[in-house]
Formats: sequence, structure tokens, C-alpha cells
Amino acid sequence: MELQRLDVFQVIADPSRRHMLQLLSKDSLTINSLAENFDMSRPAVSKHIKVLYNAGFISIQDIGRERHCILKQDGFKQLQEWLAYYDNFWGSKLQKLEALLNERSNKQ
Amino acid sequence: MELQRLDVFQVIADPSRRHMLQLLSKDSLTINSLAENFDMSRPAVSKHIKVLYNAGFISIQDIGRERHCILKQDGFKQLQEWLAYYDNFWGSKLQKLEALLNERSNKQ
DNA sequence: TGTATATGTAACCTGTGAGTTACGCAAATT
DNA sequence: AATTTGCGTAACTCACAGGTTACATATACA
Repeated sequence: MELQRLDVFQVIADPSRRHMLQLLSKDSLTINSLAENFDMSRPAVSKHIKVLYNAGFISIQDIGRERHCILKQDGFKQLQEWLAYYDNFWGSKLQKLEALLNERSNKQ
Repeated sequence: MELQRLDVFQVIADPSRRHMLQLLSKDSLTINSLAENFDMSRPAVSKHIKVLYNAGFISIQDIGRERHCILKQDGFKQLQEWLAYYDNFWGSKLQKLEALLNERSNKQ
């Protein structure tokens, strides 16, 4: 795995990574303490962490030989911005319907 | 491609599918009119549409031999629910910080 | 100083998502 | 009735994400 520069959409597409984010929302954890929760090798977890870090979902604080992973908002923000566009779509669709209904009732 | 039952996270991980959603947010389109916007074969587009449909991102209205694709809210809702959990996380984190700051200023 | 611990990286294997072409079928058109 | 159009599906190829094991490195501890 050379590049590991997946975008935010690809990052959350993996169930293991979503599970990691969920665990980190409860408490910040080291790579090993994270790995205890998964049925995969520690290097595999390490790679996922790298992916999450590169996409801005976590920050990492090195304390001695330990790496503490902390949830970070940046990655989530990109997703929210994407969704906000469609929120607006549903909103305006509803508004058009309301406008149509108002127009109808005015004509009566 | 046998199963094509990807979850909402996998569905939006593909750039082409996100582009399709964007196009459909402007206007509902048939498979062919959609395909004109992409540098891929029509069967490829047809498969993406099936994936989007199965995940609840679009509904389809058959008119004669044409299939009209219309944006649908269901898929987006699942993503919003997922994000809402973390919204709450950031919210509560901010509240804790505020509480801490208030406590400090009261002590002075 | 030697050993145990926490982690990263390289090399490799494998499953599968995403593309292709070829074909089939029903609806529209002539 | 014959042809064209719009679309779905089957069979195949290929790239690559996600897993593995083996090894390297730096910190903590005895």
C-alpha cells in the first residue's frame, strides 16, 4: 500500500475505519489499544490510522513510543459540506412545492 | 458485477456516482442522457444507476423504453444520521470546554 | 547493556469493484 | 413487417484496496 491518499469518501467507505472513528469518539486511543478491538493484525490497523490521518479525520500525539489518536473535525467537515448541497436541494424542492400550493389556493 | 448491493458509504465513494447525483440534482435524466456526460460506456453507467437505486439515492420512472432517474432522499438520510452522531460529539466537546471556562472565571 | 514494548515499512497475496464487449429484448419508428 | 432506439445482462479483464508475514527502529525498563 504505497499511496494511501484516499479522499474522505473513500475513507469512510471502509467499515473498519468507521468503527475506529466510533471508538475514538469515546476516548483517544493508541494504535495497540485500538487494535485490540479488531480481528486483524496490528500493521493493518496502523495502515488504517495512516489513511484516517491523511484525510484529516484524526490527529496524532506522540508520547514516547506511543501514538495517541484523537478525533479531528476536518474530515467530517468536508462530508458535511457535500451533504449541505443536497440539503439545500431538498429544501428548495419543498419550497417550490409550497409555492405551487400557495399559487393554487390563491387562484381559487 | 453480481451483487451490487453496496451500502451508502461505498456508493458515494465513487467519483462517477457522485457526479451522477450532482447532474440529477439539476434535472432528472434518462440513462442515455446521463451517459453523454461520462467518458465510459453506457452499460457502465447503467450499472452505476442500479447501485444508486439499490442504495436509495434515486428513484426510477419507466416511460416507454426510457428510464427516468430522479434524486431520492433516502440514501442521503442515512449519511446525515451517521454524521449527526459526530456533530453531537463536536457539540458536546465544545460544551465541555465552555463549562470549563465558566468554572475558571467563577473561581477568580 | 540487554530485553521488552510500541510502532512503521517492505513485499507479497487476494478479492472484488469498475470497466469493457457482445448479445438479447421490448418499445418506438418507418 | 422491418429497423432503429433505449436499455439490461452475461462473461471477461484489470487495477488496487485491504489483508498478511517478516523485518527494522526507537523508546522504556531490568
